[in-house]
Amino acid sequence: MTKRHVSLKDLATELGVSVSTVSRALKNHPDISPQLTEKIKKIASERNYTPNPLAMGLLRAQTRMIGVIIPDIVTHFFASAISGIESIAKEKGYYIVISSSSESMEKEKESVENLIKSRVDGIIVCLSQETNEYSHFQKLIDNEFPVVFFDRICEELNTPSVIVDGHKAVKEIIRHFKDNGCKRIAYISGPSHLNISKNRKEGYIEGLHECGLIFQPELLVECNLSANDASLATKQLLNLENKPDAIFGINDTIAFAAMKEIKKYGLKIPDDIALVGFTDEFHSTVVEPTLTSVTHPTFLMGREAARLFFNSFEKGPTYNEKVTLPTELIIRNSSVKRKH
Amino acid sequence: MTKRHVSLKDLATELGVSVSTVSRALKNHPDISPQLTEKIKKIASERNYTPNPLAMGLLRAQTRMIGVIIPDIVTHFFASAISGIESIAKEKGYYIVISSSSESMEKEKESVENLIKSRVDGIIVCLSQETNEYSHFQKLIDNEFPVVFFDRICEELNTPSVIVDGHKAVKEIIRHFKDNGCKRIAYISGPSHLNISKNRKEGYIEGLHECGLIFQPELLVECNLSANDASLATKQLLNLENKPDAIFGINDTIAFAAMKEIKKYGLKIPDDIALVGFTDEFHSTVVEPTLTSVTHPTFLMGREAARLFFNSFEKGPTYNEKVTLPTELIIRNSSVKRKH
DNA sequence: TTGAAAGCGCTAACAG
DNA sequence: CTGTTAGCGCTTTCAA
Repeated sequence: MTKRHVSLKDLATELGVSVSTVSRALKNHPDISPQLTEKIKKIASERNYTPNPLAMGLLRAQTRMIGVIIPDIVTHFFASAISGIESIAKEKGYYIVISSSSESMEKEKESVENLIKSRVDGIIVCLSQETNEYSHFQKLIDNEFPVVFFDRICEELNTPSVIVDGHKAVKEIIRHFKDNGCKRIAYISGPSHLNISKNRKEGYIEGLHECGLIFQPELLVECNLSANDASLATKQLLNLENKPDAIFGINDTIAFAAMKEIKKYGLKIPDDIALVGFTDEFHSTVVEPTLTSVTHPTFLMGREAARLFFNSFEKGPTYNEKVTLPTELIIRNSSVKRKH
Repeated sequence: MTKRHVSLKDLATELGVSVSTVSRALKNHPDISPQLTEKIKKIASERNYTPNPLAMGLLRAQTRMIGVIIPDIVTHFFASAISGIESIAKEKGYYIVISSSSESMEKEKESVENLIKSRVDGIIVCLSQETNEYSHFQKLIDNEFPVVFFDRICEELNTPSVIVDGHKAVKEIIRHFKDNGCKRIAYISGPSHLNISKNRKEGYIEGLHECGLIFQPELLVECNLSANDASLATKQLLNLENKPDAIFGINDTIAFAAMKEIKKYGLKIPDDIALVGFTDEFHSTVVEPTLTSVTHPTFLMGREAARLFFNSFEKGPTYNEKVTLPTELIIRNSSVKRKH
């Protein structure tokens, strides 16, 4: 491309005025005569002038770009959150730059570094499942660099965050299982250092308690959030002498994997084993039986995260709002037993 | 954040040398004495110096950012393609900026404009399903601005592109249906102006012909690629006096929707109606029956698109490689009739 | 009412 | 071997 963009200088020489005059005219500076302003604006639009963001960025020391670090982009939940972030970034005239951590803490650290190198104005992050050490974020926060967490957050860090009320959601699930006659309710959790695992586990235990059920350690298994590992975890549960009659997966991916495994064992869902997931992806309604799940307001979560981000710009480094979004249990066929 | 990044100037004053000396030392210019170079590098790394990409961008008139325009980000196929693009962009030290068209031509045009405004070095795009007019890309190509298409491409435009061999893939599907005793094979297509619709339709008609079946216009229905519209299209087929005994959906989303609808009608898959999709999303193996589908090398497609993009940098505006990727039919339960 | 000049961070001639 | 200067595109004092 020969001469890609026209600059103020181009316009200035064409009009025989100075660059500063053009600059001023374009932003309606009162000092410039209305006629000149008019004339300048006219040819600016004719020549498709658009300000060079690089130059502006240099000047203002900001890029109007937000770094977004997520475990991966192909999982519906993350994609949807990104979509939410993008929607409000767009309104504000910001761009987002996405960087996947691939669920690896090492790559997450790299992402942070690269994003900083590219001078993003701040970052919005959902932690990798491996992340159990937060110095790479602590450093930024200490430097008053805007950091917002969503979903998988670090609770100790003094920075805005958005989460979902997993505690309450799981209690609802347990109640629902109980209402359907389940007595041995298993929970396939994620890595125990993750806040989502912790919250949901608390909800699990408290829920059992409230339903007069006792917590059986062998019914709480952990997996690394991959479908494969979830299958293993499910097998472990199904090989129990005293099998569970209900399984709750920490997300829908886990629940889908569990579903496959249960079918492989020749057990019936929901009659032999009731099943509930979390996140409510589109496919919950396609699988057989349709999957009962907790709706996770994914898009909204992204929007909230972005909102907090822009707030932290305005309100400064002391700003530290924590948002908790509600969930809703959507009951489908996988958890409603016909006889009990 | 007080003083976010150190500059060459900072280092220069600290060391009592000039900026250019620092600049040169950092890139191992032979003119600078080894000792000085060593010393400069040492404190540069101590101070965490990283070059300011804005300044570099201004100078070189390039941002090292690639604009990526996709219909949406939550569909697995697009997310996966982005992932592929990102993987090779990263290798080259480029960032990608994603912009969704939401399947709207209007928004696609906006995306192009915004991306150009933000001075990306080129764009990689998968057309919105509405796009039937290409002036917004033509303009860029005329200006020798790098544009690469993937999957949903404009065949007339003289620019690199990556597609999948839909023609061949569909012929394989028809053959497979035939082998399973199907005689009335329906095809739920997308908007007819899309290249993917056209290719697959050709494959459909040719495939029927090769199998000694005749093309029945009522068995070819179009939908707008949404699950909703696909349900409608399916209904239309199921309401036919002479129902189809096989349905092929242009992608898995369509196939899933068709599956729901067929079940609702109380028909059995595959025995009453065999079903095949396209793209092979993860959930193909979770639905019941498991969905026969064509694997679409989504990640690879993104990588190829990115590769072509960088090629077009090196080889200049005449470069116009067209890549066609192979597919593979993965046979599962939705298409294998037990009796025929 | 308009222009000149400096500076954001960096590189690349051009001088010494 | 190292420093000076100009310039990428823009805004913003300071002068006129």
